[in-house]
Amino acid sequence: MDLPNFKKHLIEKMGLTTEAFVQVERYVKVKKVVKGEFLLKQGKVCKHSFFVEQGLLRFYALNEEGKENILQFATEHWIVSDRGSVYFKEPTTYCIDAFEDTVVVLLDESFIEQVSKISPDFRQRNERLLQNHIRHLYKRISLLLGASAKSRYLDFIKMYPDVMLRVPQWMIASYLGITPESLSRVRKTLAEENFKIH
Amino acid sequence: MDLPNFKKHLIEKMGLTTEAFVQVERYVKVKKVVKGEFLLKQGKVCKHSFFVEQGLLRFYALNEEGKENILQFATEHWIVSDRGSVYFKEPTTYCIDAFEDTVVVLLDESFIEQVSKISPDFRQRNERLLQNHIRHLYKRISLLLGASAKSRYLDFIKMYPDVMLRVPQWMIASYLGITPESLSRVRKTLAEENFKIH
DNA sequence: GGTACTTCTTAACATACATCAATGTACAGG
DNA sequence: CCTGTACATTGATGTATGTTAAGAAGTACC
Repeated sequence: MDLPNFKKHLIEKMGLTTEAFVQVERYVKVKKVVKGEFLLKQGKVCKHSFFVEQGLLRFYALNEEGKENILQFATEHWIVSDRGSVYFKEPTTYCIDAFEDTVVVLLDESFIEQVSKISPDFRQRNERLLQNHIRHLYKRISLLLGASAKSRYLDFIKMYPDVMLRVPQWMIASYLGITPESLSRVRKTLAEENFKIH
Repeated sequence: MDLPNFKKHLIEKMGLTTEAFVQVERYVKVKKVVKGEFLLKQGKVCKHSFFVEQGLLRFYALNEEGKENILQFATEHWIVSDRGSVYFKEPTTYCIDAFEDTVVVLLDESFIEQVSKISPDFRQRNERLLQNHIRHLYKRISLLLGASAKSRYLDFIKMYPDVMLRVPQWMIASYLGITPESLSRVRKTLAEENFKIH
């Protein structure tokens, strides 16, 4: 099983040498999931972080009425997980499933530990990734607190143009916290505005 | 300057020995801010994380119309920062100011590094804190995506009863992403419901 | 090629929440 | 004591978004 994206991530982004990567590659497990298959269901304890080698996952919560709220899409190079569940061994309240046939690399709880032994500054780089992740989450919260559906949508397509092309509109609506019908209206007004400008 | 809360945090939560704490205490700087004073303004690069020894800070974004959206309150034992700005040396888009006269411990970028040298498993514990923080942020996002103002308010007073008693209602409204008027009405309906039950 | 299924759009109507404006209440400073 | 200021409440009205329902367009399968 070839893992070009995982390799690229560890070498270019996390500073591993090629030799270090070979060691890591021997250590990790790979899993294939087909479209619709679950990697995590609410109530289970999350055992891994999932690095997306190829494909597209979604990470979502179910509210009281069973409606899905998409917290995160994950395409190639993304890592997704309920880290709290992994670290604290608590049942998760989230679900992760595949929206495309997907290949994931399974990173267990001791992954960071293990790689740090091989590549000393891995831990620090990982910490940076976490900080960056937190920053993104704050940005998302501030948009949810203070921006209209329209500007949240514009932000989304700017941030995740690839995702926009790969998932249906109703999933984007779920990510934005609105209904598919509302998103359809938002898109209509945007189209009309552009028409007027040109 | 005595720092009982900082001491408690590092020893009980982060596993430092008393001797290790003494070393750390020598290393950090302490700052006092009066009510209304800023620790961070948008456009500046954030240089520190702020541990709240005593007092109450708020961390907020300003949207296009200049409306404040409170991302986080920080009371005793909390750490608040635009970590992204610290790590990537980018100007922040957030503000932090004091809502009470506050004593903060300034933690600079190398703080984790330094303490890790003194106390070996500090890094790992810190990572756990970050994971936990991320989990809280996801929970907040899922509430903003899928829960009504009323249930977000109920969640807030359950999670942060201390904050509720120390800040005005309009700030809680800002944290919840609604107007003060709406929060007032939410409270009214809650009061009426309780009246009916008993 | 027809049938079923999913997605997107549109329209009519409903509702949660925002906005604007007025009033009430507490409290601080002169 | 009066007065100003900050905060909370309330009411009337507006608006963004939700709900329900129908139809259109695309695609998958028999």
